[in-house]
Amino acid sequence: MQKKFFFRPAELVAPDLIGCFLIRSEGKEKLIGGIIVETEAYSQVEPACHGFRKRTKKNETLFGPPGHFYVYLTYGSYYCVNVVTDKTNWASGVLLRAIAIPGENERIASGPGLLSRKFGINKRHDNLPISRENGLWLAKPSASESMKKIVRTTRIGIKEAKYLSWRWYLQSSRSVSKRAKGDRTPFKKNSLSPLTN
DNA sequence: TTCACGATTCTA
DNA sequence: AGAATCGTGAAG
Repeated sequence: MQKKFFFRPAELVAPDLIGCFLIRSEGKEKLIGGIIVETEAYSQVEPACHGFRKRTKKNETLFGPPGHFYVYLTYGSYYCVNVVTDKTNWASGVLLRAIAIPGENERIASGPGLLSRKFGINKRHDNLPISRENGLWLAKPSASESMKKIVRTTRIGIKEAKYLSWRWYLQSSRSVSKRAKGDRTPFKKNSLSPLTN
């Protein structure tokens, strides 16, 4: 994934991340990877963004250079992972909300907290550059994967700026955390994710 | 020092 | 629909 990819507004990067791979390798230990099927964009122009009010120690990473991970703890129990975007000194990022892992239960990483848990992401990854050397990185989607239909809808779990349609997901994937109103694609329980979504 | 609050998940 | 859970920041 080229550096330039992240130097764009979050709402442009977010849909482009759908279909990309997130890959984690723990030293020479086992490799885990999957297809990103759901993302949300956040930018300091709107009140739902962590960087909307002021720059603090907690949200500092979001203001930092694009191409890094921004990880925070939510509700005391779960980590959420973002990709920092746009430009330095400008808070914006893309929240990774769901990933389909081929061969695994299709709901195992379906939600930002579950995703981070499955990939072993925690505070140690906060402010870490996105690179293979750091054991957590992104790779471009296959040509066929990038052809799939993407749904654009409103973000969830927030109180502010509900009017923005800054959530995107892969329509055909059953690993999406929550579907838009009117999207009747069924969820199956206890079935495995396919090689492609 | 105290208090209220989540970019969530699980259970009923 | 409601609870669990805890780091952070604002208030006192």
